[in-house]
Amino acid sequence: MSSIEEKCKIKGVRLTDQRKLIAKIMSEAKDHPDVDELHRRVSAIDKKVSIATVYRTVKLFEEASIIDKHDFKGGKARYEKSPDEHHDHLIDVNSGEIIEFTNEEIEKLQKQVARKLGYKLVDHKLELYGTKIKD
Amino acid sequence: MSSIEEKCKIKGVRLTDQRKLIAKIMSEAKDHPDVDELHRRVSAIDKKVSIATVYRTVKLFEEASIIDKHDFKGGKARYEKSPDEHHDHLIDVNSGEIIEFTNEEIEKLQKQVARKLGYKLVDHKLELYGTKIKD
DNA sequence: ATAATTGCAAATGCTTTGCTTGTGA
DNA sequence: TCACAAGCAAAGCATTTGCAATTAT
Repeated sequence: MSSIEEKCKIKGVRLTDQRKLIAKIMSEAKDHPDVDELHRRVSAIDKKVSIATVYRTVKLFEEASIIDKHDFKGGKARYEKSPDEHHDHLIDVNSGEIIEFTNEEIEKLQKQVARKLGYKLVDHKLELYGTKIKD
Repeated sequence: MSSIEEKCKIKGVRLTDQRKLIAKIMSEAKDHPDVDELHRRVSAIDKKVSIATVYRTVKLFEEASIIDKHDFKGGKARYEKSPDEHHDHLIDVNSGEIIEFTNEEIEKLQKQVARKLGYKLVDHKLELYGTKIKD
């Protein structure tokens, strides 16, 4: 059983064949697929799953905090399974490749900035866009 | 003449009545209007300006680095005139209000993170989402 | 003069939804 | 059993675009 499927059980999300399949594929994904790509991977195993179901399922998983949605530049939403520890993203503007990173210092400073402005931080988005340095 | 209109002159952007009007409204805006809101403000002065022209113009201004586009949560793009000094945004998740802030420390750390990963930072996005702390 | 710009409406691309049929607990 | 989910096609929403008419330089 995939890790996402387990989370569904815990959260009382009803499991259908389609959802199990999407859960499995998202659990195993090492990248950040958009809905089209996800549907492509799903279809490779079960052609009958409609893209509407993929849309409904990623939304469901996202609302249950089982997967995370990202709106990187490019128009289409991309997803990844919710990580155990938070991380941010650096996007290679040439290749589209996404590198994950964490930086405690920045996290801390964000909270400080928010507090100083009179706010409690409930969410944040940090995306770095860069070009590879040739060595 | 509005500050955006001046930049257009400098960059050789052809100035039409519509563009002058949009330039003026964006120059004076103290918030981050979306295209609909911008069109509403433009229409209050000249009803004949179409929303297609507003779309074309914000795109043109953005590509000329005269205004900045933001994709905050909510689906529609929002714009502000390019500031002299860079800043980031904190969005009040309850009211939608946007507070601008700068933090040199965070900026520096971002560059460091990118470099450490083998990248040159060409752009970045930092958005904080928070709730007001009652005092 | 003439290449660029506008307005309009139609087209686009991603995402959501109504409805009927199918199905998990 | 039966409330919920899936499939399909149609609808929605923000944004873009083709084309004929208009305009800035």
